[in-house]
Amino acid sequence: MILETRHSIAEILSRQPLFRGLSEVELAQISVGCREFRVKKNEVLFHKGDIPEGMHVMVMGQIKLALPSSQGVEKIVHMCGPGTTFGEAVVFLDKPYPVSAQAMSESLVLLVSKRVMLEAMESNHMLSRKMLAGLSSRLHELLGDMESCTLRTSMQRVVCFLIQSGVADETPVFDVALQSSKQNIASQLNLAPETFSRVLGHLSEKGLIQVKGRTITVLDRQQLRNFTA
Amino acid sequence: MILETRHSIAEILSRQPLFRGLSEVELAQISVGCREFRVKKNEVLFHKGDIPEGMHVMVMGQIKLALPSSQGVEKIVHMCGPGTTFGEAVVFLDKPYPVSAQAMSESLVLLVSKRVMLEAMESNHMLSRKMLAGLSSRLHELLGDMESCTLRTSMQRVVCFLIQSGVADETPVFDVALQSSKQNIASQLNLAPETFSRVLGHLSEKGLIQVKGRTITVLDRQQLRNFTA
DNA sequence: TATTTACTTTGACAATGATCAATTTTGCTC
DNA sequence: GAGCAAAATTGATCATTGTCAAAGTAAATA
Repeated sequence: MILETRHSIAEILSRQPLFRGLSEVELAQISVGCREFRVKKNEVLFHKGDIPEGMHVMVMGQIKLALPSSQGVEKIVHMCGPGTTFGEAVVFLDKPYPVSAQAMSESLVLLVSKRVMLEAMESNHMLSRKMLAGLSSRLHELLGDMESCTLRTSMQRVVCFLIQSGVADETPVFDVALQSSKQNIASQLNLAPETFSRVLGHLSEKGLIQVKGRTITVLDRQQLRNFTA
Repeated sequence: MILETRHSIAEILSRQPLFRGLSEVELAQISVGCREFRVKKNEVLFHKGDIPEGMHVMVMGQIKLALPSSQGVEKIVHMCGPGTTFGEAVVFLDKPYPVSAQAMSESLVLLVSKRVMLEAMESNHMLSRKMLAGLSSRLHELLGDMESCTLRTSMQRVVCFLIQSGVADETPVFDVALQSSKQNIASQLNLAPETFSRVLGHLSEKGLIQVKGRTITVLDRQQLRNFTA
């Protein structure tokens, strides 16, 4: 029974980008240090300040990482989706979680113990490389968010968000499907929900976008980009 | 002559925390991939958007990492001091620099090429571990800054800054020696210099601190911590 | 030491974006 | 599909913080 479970965990791991390419032995060793968490919508996986046991691998669902504040407000720093990891940094630091994690939908998460991760990286340099690349990406992403929060107006932040959310090519018209509620997006952009709504309204009035529920259609990419007033 | 230089570079490297404990052979190999930069005060080492060649090691001086904005304003994200590294992330990503680097004082910096760093890490797992720890620390630090910028008022930011800059123990009275100009500190706290000045003025009025040039004396740690209005 | 330049402080004012409150819309459960 | 709860919108108001301008202070350079 337990073997069965471990086996399936190893199989799940093998399908995660981070662990792809590992040998069966390595996967088996890592799976021994795994715990499976099935969390329901709105359930909290850990709070800011909790003592971390390891790194998390998202198998299914959606989890938000947020900074809580005294008055119940919170700032969402990252949304985690399937195939990604979070809490990598705590493996290498002896510090409490700097953020809280809460499920936005029913999710399946694996917790890989610090020790097992460290051992696996010691014997497999490719894994180290991937962890380094992952941390580096998060760092750059966070710097981008910092830039957004500190140097841009609410309008500029929304415009940037829409442009970046679109396909990479230069088609002038494209759809942006919001992957969560508008209040969540607003929090990520460090805006009050009301402000986000108003900015979208303003852009609609100008004929630059069209909002229909959680789908925003950008009508003119170039004009939108040049629009900051 | 060149050998002499390489030799001295290897020696310099051996004194940097990141490379401490490496063998002479390893140090020699890394030093081959190093370039030495002596930059004068205010000189720009690289701009945001430049193509990175490797990671930087600060041997001497002080360098600021900042996000430039269109109107000449900038947001300082980090101050680098001797014995630290910066630009680690670019070794693992094929992306331009997300920040600019400018010397605040005459500085000596080593640039270690990506390739050499990657090779060194492949053969020395301890180096990988240190890089992972370094990136993790930066990530946590940046999250802390994010928290500051998004969830705290100007007053709270300054108070936090003073508390964190002080010695770790609980002595009620302590000095904070600003390691750079007040406008720089203000930029790091995401405040206009004028606002920073006013907040310090307000705290002085209340008898919680005493400002004398670049030295701020905290007169009552506990009272300062509890002061948010 | 003189002189210029950069930094800091102070005041008056403006504006961006938050908050509060009320309404409408959407989505979910039974 | 009815009823309820959560989310989104809209309007009015307010507070915090940034901007501009001027004066004062410190520091760097000749």
